[in-house]
Amino acid sequence: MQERKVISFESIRVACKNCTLTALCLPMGLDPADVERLDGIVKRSRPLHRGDDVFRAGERFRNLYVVKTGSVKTYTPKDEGGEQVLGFHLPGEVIGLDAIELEVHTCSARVLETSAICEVPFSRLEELSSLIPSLQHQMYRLLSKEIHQDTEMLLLLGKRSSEERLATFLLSLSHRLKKRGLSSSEFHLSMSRHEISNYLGLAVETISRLFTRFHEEGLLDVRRKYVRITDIDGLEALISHANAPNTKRQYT
Amino acid sequence: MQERKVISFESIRVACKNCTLTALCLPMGLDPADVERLDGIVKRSRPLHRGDDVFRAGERFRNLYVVKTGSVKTYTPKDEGGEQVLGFHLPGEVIGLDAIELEVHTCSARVLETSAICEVPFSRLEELSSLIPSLQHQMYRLLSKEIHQDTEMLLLLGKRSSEERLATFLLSLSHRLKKRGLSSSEFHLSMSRHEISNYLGLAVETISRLFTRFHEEGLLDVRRKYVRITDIDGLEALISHANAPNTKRQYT
DNA sequence: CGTACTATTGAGCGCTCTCAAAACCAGTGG
DNA sequence: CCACTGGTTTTGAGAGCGCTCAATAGTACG
Repeated sequence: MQERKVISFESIRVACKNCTLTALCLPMGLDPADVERLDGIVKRSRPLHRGDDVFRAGERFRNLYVVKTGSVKTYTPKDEGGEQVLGFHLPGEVIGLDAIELEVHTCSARVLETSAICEVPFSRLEELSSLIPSLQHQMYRLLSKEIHQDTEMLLLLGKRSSEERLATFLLSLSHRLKKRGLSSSEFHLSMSRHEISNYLGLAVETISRLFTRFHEEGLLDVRRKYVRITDIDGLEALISHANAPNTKRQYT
Repeated sequence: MQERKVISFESIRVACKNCTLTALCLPMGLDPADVERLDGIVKRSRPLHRGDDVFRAGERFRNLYVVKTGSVKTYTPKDEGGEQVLGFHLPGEVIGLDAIELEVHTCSARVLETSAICEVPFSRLEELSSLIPSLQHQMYRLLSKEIHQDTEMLLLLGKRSSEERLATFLLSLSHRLKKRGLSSSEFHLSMSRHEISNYLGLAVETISRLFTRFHEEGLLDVRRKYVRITDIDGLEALISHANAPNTKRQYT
């Protein structure tokens, strides 16, 4: 195992001009001097506006991207003009990891609101990670985390009811916002109902009905894109109740 | 970008005692001498029998595993005794990648038939990949491929009908077997109907009915675990017909 | 203050699930 | 060789969740 100096979150923030990138996507294990080197290959972020594409499916893969501020959706455009939303990405999250293998982007990424996106040339990141074992380790962790998250999502789509899906989605947002020091109970949805429903494998109408129901049950206040979770335990209860292997509900 | 000598599949097979591992999971880009070094850290495979676990959820992560022969399912055991099947793994495929981040296995892996499984100590693989840029590159590709495959699966579970799911599953098996030089039209299912249904997010009865229907439609012969695809184009037609963004069927 | 878009609400339907039972298969022991 | 047993697979009947279709309401923008 490589030895690596574990330093605090804060010390990285101080050490790193481009702090959002390094602090958030590679939270620890990097020597401040190495952080500086990593920072050196990261291109200044350019501000993008709602509807702009970070990259498009089919483009040659050259960079990973890190969301600094704002939010991004990844999606695969379908032939007939529709699309499949693959994920929503908040500040600190990395996109483009699925394109390393084929060196071609297999999905598109579009910003949902004015956002700052960092560009990380992958070939330089690869060179650097060869020189800095702890950076290599962080890269493996990052990729592994993505795999782990995807399998969680598989479970959600394969086995969960519409209610559980939306609750999980909201709690995921809440949790990720909290990690970034933002309010976990009150936030603005940068994506439309349509995009949420597409992501969760449901119909728009189902999402709308669920929001209404959740409100009636006192779980949250929702007005258009504004959401305030009033009973987080109640929401968590919706997704934690044990399910039998093949059945949606336990009839004991 | 690292320079890497691209050598043929066959030359790796010759160079490498443990050829199944290196040839299949890292198909190209490795110098024969480096293949030898990689081979050096791979532990001899031990034969496992139906029902044996390769690793269990909760165990500390130390190794990646490569299926040499046989087949493996990965699954997350649920509290109530049920389980969620995450994937089926054929010879040449690597399992355990999702455990790198937390250094704990988050799923279990169980062999479905007598299988030979290689063990690759991850810390040594990490060290080696630091020394051999092309190995590092292959590792990134491997992890990226896994991410890409997972997102494909997300699409399957989120948007596809039962018919499309089973057709996709069978074609995936067919395709992967073909890549290994085995018959792509005729094979033995090492997993039960129950495991297939669990994996595809459907009920056992649905799978059974679909097998019957596919047979009636002349797409395949199926008897118990034996499957022979008689109309591969017909199967492919089932999954390729364009879907509108929100609808299951196009009503033009 | 229209126009276009997004979100909500209602009614009815269909796919897939659940429940139930029969058929099939492999292994065991009489 | 056959009955017995536990498991898996198949088949049938009915129900429900979430979808489709359709109409209304709310919002942003020129």
